[in-house]
Formats: sequence, structure tokens, C-alpha cells
Amino acid sequence: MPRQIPDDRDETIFRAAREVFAAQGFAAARMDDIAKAAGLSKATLYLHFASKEELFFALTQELIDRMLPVVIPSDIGDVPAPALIRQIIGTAMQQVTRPDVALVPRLVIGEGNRFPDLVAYYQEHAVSRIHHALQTIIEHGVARGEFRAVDARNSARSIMGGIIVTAIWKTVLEPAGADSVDVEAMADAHVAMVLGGLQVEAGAGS
Amino acid sequence: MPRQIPDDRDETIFRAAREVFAAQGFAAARMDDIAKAAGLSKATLYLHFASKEELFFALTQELIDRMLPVVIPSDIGDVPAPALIRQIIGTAMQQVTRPDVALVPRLVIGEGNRFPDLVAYYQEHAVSRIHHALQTIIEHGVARGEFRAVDARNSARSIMGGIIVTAIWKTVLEPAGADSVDVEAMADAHVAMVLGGLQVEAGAGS
DNA sequence: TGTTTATGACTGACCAGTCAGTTATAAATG
DNA sequence: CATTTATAACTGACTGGTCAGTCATAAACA
Repeated sequence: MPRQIPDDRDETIFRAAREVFAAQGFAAARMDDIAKAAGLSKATLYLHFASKEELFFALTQELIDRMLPVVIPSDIGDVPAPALIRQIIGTAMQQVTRPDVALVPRLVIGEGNRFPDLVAYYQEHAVSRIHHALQTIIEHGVARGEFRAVDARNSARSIMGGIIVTAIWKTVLEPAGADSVDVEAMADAHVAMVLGGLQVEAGAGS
Repeated sequence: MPRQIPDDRDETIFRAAREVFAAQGFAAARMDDIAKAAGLSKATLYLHFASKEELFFALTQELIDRMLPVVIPSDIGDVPAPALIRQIIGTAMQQVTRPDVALVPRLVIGEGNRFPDLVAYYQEHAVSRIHHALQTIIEHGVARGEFRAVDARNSARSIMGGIIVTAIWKTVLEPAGADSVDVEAMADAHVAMVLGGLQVEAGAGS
């Protein structure tokens, strides 16, 4: 009896929402614009998502579910730690420099203070998992003698830092006229610095 | 009605504006709230700043002018590069983990796409200067044989990364329930990793 | 007195969310 | 096959509230 089953509706809406949120931020994004970008009326949009906030939250979940498996290696046990770190940095940097992927972390950083639950979710499901994976890999590396005895928790944060700057540079600074970053070269430089810093023969210098 | 000495007016307004912008973001911040927090009426606020955007821009300029001299050492010439890097990381991390300082970069990241001129200004006057200082220090270090021949431009970005994650962790994640970062320990760990990665005897590993 | 500093009250635009009503179509009917 | 029916998918137009920015007026000073 009803009309066609628009199966990819949600994906269409997500795509439109990502565009508008990325360009306007959360607060300044208009549901009308998202609807228009998706080729829908605003009322139809509200048939799929109960509110602007819920739409953004769905977007966040979708992104996390799609990205985490790509970024975090499934087997952390027997692979050499340096190779794992190299792989994570490469993959994560490649992913998070895409505007549609950088969107969520960017808005969490900028507007998250108004949405503690969203930040908590993002922290728990994305940040903390990546952080934990890196920390574990470092600890394995130390245990195996591949790395020197470092502060794994904070070193993992340093690794994440290089990924985040790159994402910000690419999606925020570069569109505003900053000189462009070569993501692959940046990944190589970051890997070199990180592995150099973790290697057994190195000390803290100065 | 009273005609007080409104000399510290701007500072009062800045303080109030930082509070409100930090809590609400740019778009969702209300000028009424900023006025109230400054103990002023909104109309009076508009006697000092022509628009919300101009107020935020003034805030940005004030912050940059106040922070850059603290973070960037005046003499980069003869001091050993490792000491300079240690100093910059320590100072920058200490500064930028303060909510009122993190404010501007956070909003640039989240809502900057709507204000290209602001981002360009921030990039040119803050990001690019710190980046350039770090790059120069690394290049000097390489020239003097303190560091191995690295990609200075991208290595400088890695250094900035560790500072930025710490700021975000402290001002965004931590208020939402993430485990707290010990800023000093984080600075030490980052310095160790960076200097280890730059040191002459180290290679890229794996 | 005139000038400067202040404000309460106002306005015009904007926008999230709603709703009464419309359209498309699968299936039941003849 | 043509027609009716049931109903999910959809929408234009509306509302209630919010908020940046303005202005007429008042108080404090010189």
C-alpha cells in the first residue's frame, strides 16, 4: 500500500547532514538546509530523526562504527609493535583528514561543552578505545624489549596528537589558506618521530 | 547612570565573554549572557563592540598577543635546540590547558569554517608562528648535529599535536568524565618522545 | 549647560519543531 | 485488466520562542 521503500534514505540524510554540519557547525546548521541537501522536506526529515541533536548523535554513532574497525587492528598480540603503530598512524591519518570524518571530532571539540552526554559517548566509544589500543601496543612493545620503558598512557596521547593536528590542518586551516599538508609525508614524519622516541637505544636528551 | 572609570571595562567584558563562549560555543552564546556576566546591559556591551563577531575577534587578538610572547622564546639562536623544544612544550602545554586559553583554538576548530577570515588570522598570527619557530629550531638542531636530518616542517606539526591533544583532553574530554591528564607528566612524556625521535643516534625502526 | 555613559524596552529576522492535509502505491476487489 | 481501498511517505504552511542589534530616554559628570 505505501510508497516505495527508500532504503538508502538514512545514508542520503547522513550525507547531507555531514555537509551542512561540516560547513556550519552544530548550532548554526539549519534543519531546512539539511533537508534541502537531502532532497527532502524538513517535515520528512523529522520523520526519520526526532531532533537536530538526535540526528547529530546518530551521525556520530555511524561514524564511530564505520571507522573504529578500520583504524584499530583486530590482532594486537603477536605483530611487532612498531609495525602496528606505523599502521595505525597511517590509517587513522588517512581517514581523519577527510572532511566528513573530521566533522564529528571537530564539533565535539568546539561545541561539546553544551552536550556532555555526547562527549562522554565519543570519549568512551572512540577516543578511549584508540587510546587504549595504542597504550596496549606500547606496553607490549616495552615488555618485548622493542621499546624502552616509557610512560605508555601519555606516549599514546602524543601519537594521537600528530593525527589530530593533521586532521585540523587539513580540514580547518588549509581551506582558510594555510599551506597544504602532504598527508603521507606527515604520516611518515610522525611515525619516524614516534618510533625514534620509543626505541630502546634512545634517551630523553638535553 | 554612574560614570565609573571604565578602564578595565574591556578586560571585564573579555573575561565574561570567555566564560560564555567557552561554555556555549560561538553560535549558541548569547550577548545578553555575556553582558550579564560582565555586570552590564547588552546595550552597553554594544557601546564597546560593534557585533558578536567583532567581540570574538577582539578576544582572539588579545589572546594571541598575550600568549605568543610567553610561548615562543625570543632568542632562538644560540640556545641548544633540545632545551628550546623542552621549554616550548612545557610552557605551551601549561598555557593551553587553561579553559580560557583553549577557548579560541577550540572554537576555531569547531566553528571556523563559517569564518574564513578569522581562521586565516589565527593561522597567520598564531599557528604559523609557533609552527615556524619549531621548524626553525629543529633545522638549527639538525645543522648543529644535535638532531638527525628529519622532515622539520612535519616534525614541528607532531610536536604541536601533543600540545593540542592535551588541551582538548583537559578542556573537553575531562569535564565530560574522561580520566584526568597530569599535564606535567604529559609534557615530560611528550618531550621524551619528541627528543628521542629527533636524536642523532635514532632511526625510524620497524 | 552640554556631553558622556548607561539601559530597558523594543524589533525584525530567523529557525526548530508541528500539523493538517496530499500523494503514491501495494494489494484487495470486481 | 481496471478500479477501489488502505496506508505509509511525504509536504507547505504555520507557530512559538529566541536573539542580535537598535533607540529613546535617563542619569552622572564637567
